[in-house]
Amino acid sequence: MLIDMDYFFVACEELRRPEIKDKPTIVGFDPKQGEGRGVVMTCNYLARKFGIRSGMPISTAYRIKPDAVYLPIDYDYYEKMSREAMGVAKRYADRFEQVSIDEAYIELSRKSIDYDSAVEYAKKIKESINKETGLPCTIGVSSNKLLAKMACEAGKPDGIKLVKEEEAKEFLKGKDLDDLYGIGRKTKEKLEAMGYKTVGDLAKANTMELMEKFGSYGVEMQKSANGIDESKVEENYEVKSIGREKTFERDTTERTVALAAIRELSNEVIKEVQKAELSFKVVTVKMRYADFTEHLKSRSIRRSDQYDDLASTATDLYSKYASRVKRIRKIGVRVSDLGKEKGQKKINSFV
DNA sequence: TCTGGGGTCCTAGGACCC
DNA sequence: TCTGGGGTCCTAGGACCC
Repeated sequence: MLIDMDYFFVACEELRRPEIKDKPTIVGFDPKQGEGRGVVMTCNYLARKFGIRSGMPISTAYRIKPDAVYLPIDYDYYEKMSREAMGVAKRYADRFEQVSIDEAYIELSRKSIDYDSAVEYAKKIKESINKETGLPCTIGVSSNKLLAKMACEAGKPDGIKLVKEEEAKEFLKGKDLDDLYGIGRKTKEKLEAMGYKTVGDLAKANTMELMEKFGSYGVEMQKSANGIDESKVEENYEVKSIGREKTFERDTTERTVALAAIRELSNEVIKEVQKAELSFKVVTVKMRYADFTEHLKSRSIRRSDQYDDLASTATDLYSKYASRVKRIRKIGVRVSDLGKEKGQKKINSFV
């Protein structure tokens, strides 16, 4: 099953501000009278009636509906609600994998012996989550993760949707290519250029041709289009990288502004690293310029968990590689190659 | 429409080692 | 003097997801 919380951030806000329940509401970045540079994180279904969507520029949303309720993002609160909801789901699961703040896969291969009993479980889980947290969710039920995910999309909002393995091809056939998990804008464009329009077309496509164009990914894609997915519900997830990034209110060429941002971002990253009792080896600085081109610069260093190592490496990467003339829109700092070991404390000193 | 911030996975070339 | 095959690590970038 895939459990997906419905319009999660706004649903959380409705719990503590019941007065917004009957108003179009958007959680996202500050619209600043239409000048804001962020996007919509989530909106409720009343806002969706006006065409507002997650990921849409907040300025566009503001133009469509300036009198909607605009709320700032309160991650700490959503994380707390997420823990409560996921805690309920976990109680029912043989295996449990959280994939984002508002989504989790659960496997019930031992508890549930057939589709009927799986749907009964889904009802219980949905009711328990709603009773214990007050939050709505949708559950997709099927024979693998991919189909559970696709079923869940079809079941939204506030639903339970079963897709049996034998129904998969029929269920997927008419869907748009980018409805398929793993296919985004670019791949859709390439597939369309090859003459494929729907998931059903992809399912029947010439495998060799897909191989030539996309490599092994092409074969995976076609398996997905046929409802085949062998991936497991992974219980023990470890973070691979930790980063922070920030978009300036105005694009800048000022070195001092950029370096101040790098120190601030480094500080936030280090706090996360130390909280998780991790260390890092690789530092990456990301720059997005005003024309939206992006450049990454990374460097491996001696394993560390210290602010000075991060800030000095990030500063150096910026100083060496950032353009002096192009205006910078966004800067990011990320650490990866994470480990549990602490940084070395100069053990090889010659006495 | 004018575009955030958090991530993951994959590919590919070059340096280097044996 | 001109050269193979196996491997690891490092770096850069692209595509995708929520």
